Amino acid sequence: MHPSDVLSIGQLASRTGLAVSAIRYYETQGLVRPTRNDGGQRRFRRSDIRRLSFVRIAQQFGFTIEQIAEQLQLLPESRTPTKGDWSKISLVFRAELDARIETLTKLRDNLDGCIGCGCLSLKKCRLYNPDDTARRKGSGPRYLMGDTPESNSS
Amino acid sequence: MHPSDVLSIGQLASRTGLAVSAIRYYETQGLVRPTRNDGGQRRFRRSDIRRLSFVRIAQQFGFTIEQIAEQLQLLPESRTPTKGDWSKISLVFRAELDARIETLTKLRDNLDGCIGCGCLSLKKCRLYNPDDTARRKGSGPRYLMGDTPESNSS
DNA sequence: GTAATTGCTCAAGTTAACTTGAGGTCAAGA
DNA sequence: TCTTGACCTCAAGTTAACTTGAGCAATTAC
Repeated sequence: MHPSDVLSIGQLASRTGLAVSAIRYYETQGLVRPTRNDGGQRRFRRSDIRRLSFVRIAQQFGFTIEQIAEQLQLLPESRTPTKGDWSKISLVFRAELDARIETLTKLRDNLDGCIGCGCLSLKKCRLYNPDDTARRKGSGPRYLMGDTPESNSS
Repeated sequence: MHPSDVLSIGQLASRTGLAVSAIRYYETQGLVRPTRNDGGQRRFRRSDIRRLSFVRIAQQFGFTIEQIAEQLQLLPESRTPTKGDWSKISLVFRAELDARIETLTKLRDNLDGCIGCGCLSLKKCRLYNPDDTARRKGSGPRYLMGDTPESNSS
């Protein structure tokens, strides 16, 4: 076989389940930094499979490419990441995740108090924009549950 | 004051915290169906405040406009929704939510087994695309954790 | 009654995360 | 060697969920 310590973009694609075009895009975003061979074609390291798998998982959780890129900064560029490197980064990741799940759960429980219970007393609702679920920045409104204390509708 | 059983788009905007342009957009998506006055301006019902508040909350949870629209179909168009109407719809909503939280939690725990534990044995990982977190349809790859059984890297 | 505010429509712009296409190059096998 | 198939670049298209702007009409406030 070929020097199996490097992968072509097509091989990496089939190993990760990503589209070739997606991997090229990720390169522009700094998620991977392949080298080039003499013909100018990309050559990836085996450890890039893991890198991109991490990207896939993080996306499942609603992280943006930018956030994922930040996390990946924690991995060493020069050498192949070790167990310890991955453990460190996944701790950060896991903490974020826990926070996210907790927020989601809290929101759900609050919702029960607002609409779920049937009382519909929106005035009691204190669900103010937690702003940490997967929302775009720069868009979307500021508060939740429009009823303000002064208004007494039904 | 004015006939306070109807609201202009601006009033609705300040009551919900949404931008006027967002409300107009929601109308095009069928989330609200205001009437028009003689001058052609939109007139909303008070109950639309609640409708849009629901939209806001559902978005926080990562539901798409389309999914939210489906939920809102369950509300009666002709009359003002009652407690019972809202309770019914929020039950559906809540079930979806619970499922979502559960998936998220499972994913997290699985992740611990894959990367979090430090063993990095991706071959053992069975995190296959659950596809029910907030992903776009029509994009994104098919599987997770590229390592297939036949490959024995690291 | 008139100015300032609010509203209206419609087209085009925005962001994220990619995909698609055009036009051309590289590599591997028969 | 020659022919596929895999790659390359760069520009433009795509989707969701809105926003912005232009140009104009209706309301409201004084």
